[in-house]
Parts: sequence; structure tokens; C-alpha cells
Amino acid sequence: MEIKKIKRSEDYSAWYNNLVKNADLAEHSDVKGCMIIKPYGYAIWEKMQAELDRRFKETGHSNAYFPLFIPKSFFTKEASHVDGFAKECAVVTHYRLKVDPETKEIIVDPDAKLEEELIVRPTSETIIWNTYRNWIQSYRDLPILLNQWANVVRWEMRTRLFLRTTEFLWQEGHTAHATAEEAVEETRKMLDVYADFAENILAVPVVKGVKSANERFAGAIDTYCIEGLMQDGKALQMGTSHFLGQNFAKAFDVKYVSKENKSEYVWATSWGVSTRLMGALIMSHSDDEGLVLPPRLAPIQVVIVPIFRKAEEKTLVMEKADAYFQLLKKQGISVKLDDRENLTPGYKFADYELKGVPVRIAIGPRDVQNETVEVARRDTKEKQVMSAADLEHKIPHLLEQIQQNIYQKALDYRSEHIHTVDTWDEFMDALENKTGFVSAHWDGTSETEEKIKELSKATIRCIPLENAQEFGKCILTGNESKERVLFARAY
RNA sequence: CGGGGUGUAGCGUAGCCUGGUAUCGCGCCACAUUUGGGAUGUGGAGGUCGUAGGUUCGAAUCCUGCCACCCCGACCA
Repeated sequence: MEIKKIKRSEDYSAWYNNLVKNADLAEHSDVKGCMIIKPYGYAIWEKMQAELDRRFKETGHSNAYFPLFIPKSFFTKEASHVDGFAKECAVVTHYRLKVDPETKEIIVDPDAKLEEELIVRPTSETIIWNTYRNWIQSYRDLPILLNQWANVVRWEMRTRLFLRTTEFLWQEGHTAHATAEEAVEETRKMLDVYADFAENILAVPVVKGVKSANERFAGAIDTYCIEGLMQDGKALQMGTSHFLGQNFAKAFDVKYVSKENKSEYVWATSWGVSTRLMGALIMSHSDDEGLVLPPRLAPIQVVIVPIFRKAEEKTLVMEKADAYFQLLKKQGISVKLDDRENLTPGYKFADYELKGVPVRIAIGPRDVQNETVEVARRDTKEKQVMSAADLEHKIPHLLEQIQQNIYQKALDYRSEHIHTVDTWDEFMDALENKTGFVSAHWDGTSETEEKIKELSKATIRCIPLENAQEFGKCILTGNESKERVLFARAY
């Protein structure tokens, strides 16, 4: 296949789209804004799911599943929630098609109109809290710690593969608690789970923080988030964890009787990450040759490419290649032996680079002779000839090294792209010329935040949790500020 | 919803101005030679040119309408 290569430096957005296509992750479908996640892309998502799911269960959560459709009336019960989502809801109005007697075309049967329209879930708080009402009577029924893996639909005006699609896959945790303290603790705990996952599995450093009122989830008291920085200097919200207070409990009348025999509203949290993480992964590590995957997430961690000319060479090479394959597999490494004969080694090398496979092992007649292999790492492109006897202990170590290196590289990039500024001119200069996060003082008002956004296209990504408390003057208004916040242009 | 762009084979394209039934590359199939960085040769298959109408003896090409998608913004995970 002829591969069109686009450099990050030339056209970042074209580079991104091209990479998603060339690495065989996803493609546009015939439905606007919806994508087809291809097997290789889905395999990466499954690895993410597995890692997250394990962490959710370790923190006491169970999986459940709620319906795709939400009655419109449920949806409208929490005022700010409906405000936030109304503009992007897909609505089911009919349940049947029929052949039009005149045109012979298939049409929506006007007689099959639903009594009450159904909303295709953009998120499930409403239907879940409507259910929790029936599940909760006593403090003994609490907490409820549930997660669901699902698809949701948000009819966005503009979409982008993985980063913002009309339909996307995600998980949403929905928990119910007896006290505010416990709910806040849950919110923070899940934020930590996300941050741990992002940094240790995705190898993407994140800033943990809390959103300003403008950026808060519709219906939340507080929205916590993890924010990543992409290679083009734009920020990406990678996950959110909301403290919902008693908003949904009040909207859906979910009360419990306390030990003291008093009726109380239940406290709620919700938290989610989506296939957007695929976008974060791509934009954090990949280069002009293609995807770069951290080993802990790579569906294929090591690929073995055999090289041979004649039949007798093939026998010898394949024998060794298969032995190494078994050896690595036994160690729990996800290894693939690519024995396709219709493709040349050069093609395979390039293809696995596009796909981001962390380690490539090439073995040819020369290696068989010398009891060696050629080991190439994707992240640095370094190649080394390794004694075959060393494979067993060196490959796991190498994979670990690559994981660390990828993370470190992303961390270094981010460190170089957090700019601390004190004036408006510095602020604009940092955004325009240096890109990345800008740490600056803000007077704490929504009006100022709005104004800054208008003037600079930058938003407050978060108020970092680990934030030096420091008084200063707002970069726009000069009013008193008690701490710096993190601004950036964002996806 | 504003601005820009594109629709021709699985993918990428030429042809359109100046109308005569479609070019090239990749991929695909067969065979042979190849295989240590995207192999080569020979032969072959694959198209109602986005869609509906109009002009014309004749439309990928000219005219009108429509549709779809992509990119840049506003909205958002």
C-alpha cells in the first residue's frame, strides 16, 4: 500500500487523521460524526477497558447495565442537567417504518408515534437515579458503587475521530452515598484511579484539578478532572469525576432513613472516561512514522519478523523464530510471529512502526548462524544485535524501559510547556508562541473567565489540586487572586 | 450554524476550461523470480464518473437543484 506521510510540524490535524487511518485504528462511517473502530484500534480500547475495569473492581465497584433510551420526562427533572445536554440530544419519536402506498418508499409510520419521546442517552445519571430511588430505603443500602460500560450519543456540531464523535464508547460510574464526605472521598478516589491509569498505563502525565464553575458538568457541585497536554501544545480533558451533591437525589426523590431514623437525601458521584483516551494516547506519543504505544497498553508488545530466501533457510529461521515466540509467550508477553510470505521484511518493518508495536525482533539466516537476533525499539528507533540467549531476561526489561521512556518524554514535554506568567502580555505570548499550559492568576469570577476566553481562546483547564497557595493579581482585571489556575487552548 | 474544500475502481488521482463512453499509481487475482528497510516482471479482474433533472445526435465534462463527507471556527467529554 502506498502510504501518505504527513509531518506533525506541517499540519497537525491532517497528521492526526492520517495516522488514525494508517495505523488501522478507525475510519469514518457513512453516518456523519460516527466512526468505525477497526480491530486494531478496538484491541487497544479493550486493553484500556481491562486495566480500568480491574481498578474499578479493586476499589469496590461492580458493573451493571442501564437502558440506552431515557424517557424525556426523566431527562428534564434536573434543571441544570437538561440545560447542559438539551442542545445535543438525539430523540426517538417513532418505533416503526412502513412502505408508503403511493411512492413505495420506506417511510416512518406516522401511526407509530411514541406517547413519550425517548432520549438516546448522552449520559445516564437520570435513568440511574430514577432506578436508585427504588433500591435505596435505608442507610444499610448504601453505598451503591456501580459502573457501566456503554455507548452514548451527543449530537456535537463538529466531530473528530476519537476526540469527539457523535456516538462514543465510555464507562460511567454512578455511586450513591449516605454522606457528603463519603461522596467527595469517592469522587477524589476515582480521580486518583484515572490519574494512575493515565500515567502508568497510557504513559501520559496528567494534572489533577477541579473545574471552574463555567466548565463544570451540568448538574454537578464540583467537577474534578485530569488534564493532559498534547504534542501540539493543546490541552485535552482526559477524564472527569463529579461530586453531584444531592442534586439528582432531590430531582428523583431518592431518600434513605438514617441510623437516627431521619429521612435524608442521598449523595451522588459520577465519573467517566471515554474512547477519547485513544485520541490522548495518539497525540501524546506518536511521531511522523506513526503510532507509538506504551508497552503496557500495546495489543502486540513484540513482533517477530523472520527473514529468509530459500526453503532451507526458511526451515532454519522459522524454527528459531518459533522457539523465541514460545519463549516470550511463556513470559506473558504479547508476541506475534509474522510469517506472512507475500510481504517483504521492509514492508513489515514499516507497517509495525505505523502501528506502534514497541519491540520488533528480526531474525534471518545470519542470526541463526550467530545465535543472535536484531532487536529494534519503536520509541527511539534504536536497533541492536542481541544474543538469543539474552532474550528471555532482556526483553521484559526492555519493554519496561520503553514504558518509562515514553512517559518521561511526555513528562519532559509538559514540563517545558507549563509557563508561569503575571501579565496579560506574557499570558498571550505564552499561548501564541510557547503553547501549552499557562499558570496565571484569575480573580475567580465567571465574567473574567468568559472574557479571557473571548480574547485568547484559552479556557481554565483546572485549578490544580496540588497548587501552591499564593496571592496575586488577576492577569485581566488586576483584582485580588488567591491562587494560580491553569489555562490552555484545549480540544 | 458561518467560512473553505471534496465527491471518478478498495485507496490516491488525471481528464472537465475546449462535450465523442475514462488516465495513471497503489492495492487485488494468477504465474515466475524475489525477501536484512515499504520487491520485480508478465498476464488478468474491477467503473451506471455522489444524486436528480435539463441542454445536446451524444454529458465525467455545460446548466439547475439536491445530497453526502472532510477541514477551519462557534458548542462540547
